[in-house]
Amino acid sequence: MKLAKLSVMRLFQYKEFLIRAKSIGIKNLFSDDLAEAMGTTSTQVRKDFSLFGLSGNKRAGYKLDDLLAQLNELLGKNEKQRVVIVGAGNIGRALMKYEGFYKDGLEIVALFDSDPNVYNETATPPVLPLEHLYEFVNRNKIEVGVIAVPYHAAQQVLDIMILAGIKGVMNFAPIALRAPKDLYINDVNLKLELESVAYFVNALKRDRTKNDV
Amino acid sequence: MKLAKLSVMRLFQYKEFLIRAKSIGIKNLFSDDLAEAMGTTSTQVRKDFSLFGLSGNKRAGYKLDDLLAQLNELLGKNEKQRVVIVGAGNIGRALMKYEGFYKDGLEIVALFDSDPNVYNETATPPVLPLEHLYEFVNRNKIEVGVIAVPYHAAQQVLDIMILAGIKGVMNFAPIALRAPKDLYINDVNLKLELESVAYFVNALKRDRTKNDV
DNA sequence: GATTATACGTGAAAAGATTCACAAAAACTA
DNA sequence: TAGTTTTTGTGAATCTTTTCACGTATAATC
Ligand SMILES: NC(=O)c1ccc[n+]([C@@H]2O[C@H](COP(=O)([O-])OP(=O)(O)OC[C@H]3O[C@@H](n4cnc5c(N)ncnc54)[C@H](O)[C@@H]3O)[C@@H](O)[C@H]2O)c1
Ligand SMILES: NC(=O)c1ccc[n+]([C@@H]2O[C@H](COP(=O)([O-])OP(=O)(O)OC[C@H]3O[C@@H](n4cnc5c(N)ncnc54)[C@H](O)[C@@H]3O)[C@@H](O)[C@H]2O)c1
Repeated sequence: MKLAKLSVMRLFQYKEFLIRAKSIGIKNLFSDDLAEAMGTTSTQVRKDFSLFGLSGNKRAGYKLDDLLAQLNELLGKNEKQRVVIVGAGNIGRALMKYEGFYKDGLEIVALFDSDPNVYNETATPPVLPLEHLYEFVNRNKIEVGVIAVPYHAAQQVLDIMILAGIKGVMNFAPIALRAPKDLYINDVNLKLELESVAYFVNALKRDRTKNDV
Repeated sequence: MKLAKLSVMRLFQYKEFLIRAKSIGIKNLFSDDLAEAMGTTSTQVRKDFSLFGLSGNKRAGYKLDDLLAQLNELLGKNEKQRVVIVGAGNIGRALMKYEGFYKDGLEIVALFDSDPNVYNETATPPVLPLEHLYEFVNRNKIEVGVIAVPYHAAQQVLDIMILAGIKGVMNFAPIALRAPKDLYINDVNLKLELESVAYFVNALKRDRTKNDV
């Protein structure tokens, strides 16, 4: 199966928009409406749907409930996905406290850290010693993990995760992790994202100045 | 000038790696070394360099100091880039507390929020009332902003930012913002990133099961 | 100094993603 | 019911990014 990463990402966004639209009573919509809301084009929307076999009704567009049902089917979000976070620092805690995950099937079940000062075994989710990571993941058959530790600790954390049975990782540490290729790694480098904004602001400014001359 | 977003992002990463390499005493390296460290290929590295006119020495690779100097020139990181964050919640505070920005020229100069409970005008950086956003940005000629407010507040915050002179935004709110096209927007949707990990884990599992049969 | 081995630099090819262009289905109109 | 309008669905074309393939410069070796 082709992965079509970008299309999948957009499908999740369409779904999110549909849920909002549904909550304000909308029953039917067109690819144009989706495109408008998402900042893309109606062609893109239909192409994404086409790639995954999602269909609507010519001339009448899409019935919101049908489309949402098809998306839920495809994105498999009727089951909960349990997630562990390693690193209960700034990022780890920000994710932990975020309310928006649960309703979309993502449940942070535990955090792990190497610093005893942050342990909190009775909280929900609990913050546990790193030493428990392997056993916890293995016993609870967790498949998705988040790495939110400093870069020099990231590879060792990943190695434990892999041994324990993790199959996909969101990695915040700014380092290229080594892993077998059946592990899915999604690197999220926030400094890079911010730096690139700064870069393009300057690049565009240079451009503009040049054109003015 | 062509933007080549992905290449630019990688250039920042090369630079980060070079800084680390320098700190452990490395003086020369090959495109292979960079590729290895970054999880890419040497061809990709050289192509990126080629696109931006960075060059090394045939047979002898790159002199670290030279390459770093060329990168610094190109990425313009000899000047500080001042940044404001709107929304002093989970994400806003996580960014604020991150130590890694400063040394790469990113300085969080202030946060803004609409909730009086989080104001702290004497901290560094200060957390100020949203009402001060326009004046602060305008007076200090800030060009880069971060949106870390709930999605329903994001557009209104952006509108103020634009009026005040912001030219580039990193946006954490899960919504497509409307903006003139000379504004550079970098959407970072953390839920989406995590959801997609969960999706690909399941998709790959389905694949594997299918192939086993 | 001539030869050889190695790693760069870059056009050309391939792969991947987006946009175009239009046939066809469905709904509306009269 | 026939004709018209609107919007979908999708191959083909285009644009972007990555990978290939190889000529070339240069350090090392003899
Ligand atoms: N906070 C940000 O805005 C930001 C921005 C860019 C990148 N990052 C990256 O994200 C990652 C996390 O950043 P942060 O700001 O949350 O860091 P942090 O220092 O606040 O938290 C890191 C946590 O990891 C724990 N830890 C350290 N070694 C560990 C180990 N071996 N096993 C388990 N836990 C361990 C620490 O005790 C700490 O609680 C870092 O790699 C950082 O470079 C963060
Ligand atoms: N925390 C996460 O892990 C996470 C994950 C995915 C997406 N996000 C998104 O990132 C954004 C921020 O998330 P968060 O968890 O930090 O939220 P949060 O609720 O912790 O913080 C939001 C802050 O924005 C402030 N605020 C609200 N309206 C405002 C306004 N009009 N002007 C200025 N400030 C205002 C609130 O007072 C609060 O301090 C949200 O859009 C959220 O959907 C966060």
